Amino acid sequence: MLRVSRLTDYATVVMTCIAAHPADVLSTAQIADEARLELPTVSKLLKLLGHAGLVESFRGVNGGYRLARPAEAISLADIVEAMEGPIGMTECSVAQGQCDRQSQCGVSDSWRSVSGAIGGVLRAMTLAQMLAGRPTAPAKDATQVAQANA
Amino acid sequence: MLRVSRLTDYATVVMTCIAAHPADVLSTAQIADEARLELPTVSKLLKLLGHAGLVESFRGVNGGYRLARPAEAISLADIVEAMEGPIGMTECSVAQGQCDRQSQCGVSDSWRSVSGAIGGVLRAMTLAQMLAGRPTAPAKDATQVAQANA
DNA sequence: GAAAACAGTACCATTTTGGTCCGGTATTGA
DNA sequence: TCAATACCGGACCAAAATGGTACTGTTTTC
Repeated sequence: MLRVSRLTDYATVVMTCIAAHPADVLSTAQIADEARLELPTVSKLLKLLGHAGLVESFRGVNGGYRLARPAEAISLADIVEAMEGPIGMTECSVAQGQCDRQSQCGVSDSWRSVSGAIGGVLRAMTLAQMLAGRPTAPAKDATQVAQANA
Repeated sequence: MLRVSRLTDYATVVMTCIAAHPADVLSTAQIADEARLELPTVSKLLKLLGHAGLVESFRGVNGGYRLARPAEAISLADIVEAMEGPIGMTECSVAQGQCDRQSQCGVSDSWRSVSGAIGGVLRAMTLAQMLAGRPTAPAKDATQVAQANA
């Protein structure tokens, strides 16, 4: 199955938990409890999300995490890229020159195009929409357009 | 990186090779040679593609493989699903009831929506378009729509 | 009936993934 | 000042997935 890693899935859960308390700084323990995930796992996730600049961290007593910017300004693509690196469906969609068949390969352009379209789908879904928890219009529109063109 | 497996990538190369000779039945050896892939690997790919009904196989001397239907009627989604199973970005996008947090999980609907949109992107790209080897309009349109809505 | 070519299955090495733990450092507040 | 809280940065390990290969069987042609 074409899918994101389980940690990426967890990361979206964690991010929505944090987004649900916009005013507070939540400790790893609080987040783990709310997301119903193991504490060390959540700790690892938050570390990566922090490096990507999606959450702010505060050390010391009463420390914890908070969104680095409003939930409307964080997309699913941001979260996926924080966890898995650049979005690209094949090796050669991301790193050029890896594949010695590049010159005569007819499919790399197609894959690059598809990767771009999928990136667009992920950018269209914001954390705020995920928090609202209902199927969102933008992604549905993209589906319909793609299907209409198929 | 969010990506398909290398075998799926190879499968698209193999399929375009076969599609490039619509009138012929090609042996595994011929296809491996043209795709510049190892023969046992190509053999494995063709077996899976055959099970999915994307290629027809012929046994015996002068046997080999041929597209089961025109290249216009085979989508990238068909190939990806043949190699990796149903398209879904998370476990719970495909198999219900796996996750005991389903009831209070706010993100599963969003992931399902995104998975649907990505399926649409993959369905919009046909083997004929990949064979033509140029960036295709439909996928680009989907990107633009998604970005416009973001 | 011999050779060509696909079919099915099993196997193994490598990499990735998921998950855990530990020592270090910054902050707070008594 | 100092102890408690909590994040930081690694390292580490077991389990699963992936990629690749080999072998034996069956079908078809000549």
